[in-house]
Amino acid sequence: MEEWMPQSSENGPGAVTGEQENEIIKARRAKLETLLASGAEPYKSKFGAPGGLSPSKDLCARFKDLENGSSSGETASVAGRIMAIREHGKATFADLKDSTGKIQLLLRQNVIGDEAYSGFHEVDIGDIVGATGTVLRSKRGELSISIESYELLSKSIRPLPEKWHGFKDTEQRFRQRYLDLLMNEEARRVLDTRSRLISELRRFLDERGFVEVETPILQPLPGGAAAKPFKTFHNTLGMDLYMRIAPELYLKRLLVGGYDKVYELNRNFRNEGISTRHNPEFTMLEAYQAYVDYHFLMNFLEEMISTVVEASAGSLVVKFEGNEIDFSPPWKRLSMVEAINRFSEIELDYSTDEAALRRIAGRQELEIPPGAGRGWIIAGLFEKLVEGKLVQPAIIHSFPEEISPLARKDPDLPGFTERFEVFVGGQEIANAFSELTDPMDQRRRFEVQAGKKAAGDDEAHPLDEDFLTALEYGMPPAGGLGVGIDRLVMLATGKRNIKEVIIFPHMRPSSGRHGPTSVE
RNA sequence: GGGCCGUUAGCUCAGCAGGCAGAGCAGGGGACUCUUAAUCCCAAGGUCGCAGGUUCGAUUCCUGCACGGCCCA
Repeated sequence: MEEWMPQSSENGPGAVTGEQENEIIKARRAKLETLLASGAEPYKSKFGAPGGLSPSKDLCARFKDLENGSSSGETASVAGRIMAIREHGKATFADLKDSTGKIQLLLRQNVIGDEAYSGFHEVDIGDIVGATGTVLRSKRGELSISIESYELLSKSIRPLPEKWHGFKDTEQRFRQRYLDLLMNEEARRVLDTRSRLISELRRFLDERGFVEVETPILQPLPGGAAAKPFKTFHNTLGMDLYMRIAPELYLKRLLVGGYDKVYELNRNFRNEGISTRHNPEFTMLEAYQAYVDYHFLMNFLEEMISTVVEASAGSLVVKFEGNEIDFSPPWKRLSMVEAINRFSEIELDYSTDEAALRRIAGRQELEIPPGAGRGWIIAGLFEKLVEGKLVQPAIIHSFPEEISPLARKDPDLPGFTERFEVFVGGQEIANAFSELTDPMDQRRRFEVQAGKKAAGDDEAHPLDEDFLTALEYGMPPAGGLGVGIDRLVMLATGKRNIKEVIIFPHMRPSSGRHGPTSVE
């Protein structure tokens, strides 16, 4: 274990001794010393509840008809964190929070005896305690356990944030997510929604015969998307490796290998800035099905996304940035060129030539990188003029070939592909296309990308010879899709900052007084 | 990347036209056997994000930096 600890652990969160301690921590350490001196173990290995543990939520449900001021006569054991203590001389109330909710503990001197009663004085807010007693309802109507015995299971030596105003500092909530989860029900709600959404996705796919697979995160060539990778190094092999930016090319190799329906819930890594919409690692779903094309995937995605949103958010209609978004299918479907014509002042058709496009782009103050052609400009105009206006779910299809090096060409629309994306709340949340299975065409596309790379585009797709070899053995026709899970969870929970939906979002090392994550 | 805002006690926040830093909660001592933001009494708690500058004197004014939030690209 030790070898995994960072070098700076001496000054990290664990090293309370090394820090300038405030008064509260000193007082708690003193209590800890008192406990140790009396032979008590302040960090127990388990809680052996005689009849097993009762989750607080279950107790509340079971005894919901118990009358005020009356005892059930039944014994129960609970375990959790003490969140509040109210002393009343020879009686003390405490709130205990477990993973399902809260329940009140009632300690009375005449019930548990003088020694145990005064011993509870050593218990602080934040301590983890196990307790056994009789279930009753207090005169004021609070379901409580009249404690006959209790055990300190884990001593807390840091003060919890304040009970009433709570823990609000956004930065601190992300840096110390465990406190956020403890103090803010909303944090728990968001992350529970995320869990439910992901398990519903799995269920949806599993029910339809998809096989979940795991493909390499460390890749010799970072392909499947246009993005800058993280680079690392394998010591024994003596070679550079990249953290994957997408699993796409590996999943397609599995189609060559005879799988018909595969998916991966994959963490991707992109070496880009951090913002309210970007975390360097983020979660996607990629799924591939043989013998279907992008028309099939449009219906499939409508059904899948509306199903998991409804199951996790509890409704097909969600509130997001002041809008009500309705995920009920069918969704609006437009080609990218149609969308530009519909949502902006400009008029294009599928064959507008590059010179005309450049003039339009110039009027829209769209900066065109060197080497960009018609397709890039059309997509650039779409992003700038249309994307943000697509609040209700919309399918935008027929993407330019130039920006779609892995998608099958649309035989009826030269220069365009059988690719679409789903936009909701002004953001892209899914991308899908009929896969390019022709190895000769794929090689030409890679070569075009290599040209862009040589011209200085460091997000151009690398030429993957091993992938081409796989295609040369023959890949079945297939449709593939990718869904941005973090963004979908943002929509399902109404959060506008991606950090809210990622349990431990990436943060710069803190400076100054902000918390135990500071570095030297 | 640009603009605006924030950073003061463990937490939530006041304050300072430049002169020894304030509250509530949490924590410590005491009273109280049905409270739930319990109540009451007493005492304590600070690198005012960091570094410079102006000044007799800066937490306050100025500049830079760090971290975060919101908006824009």
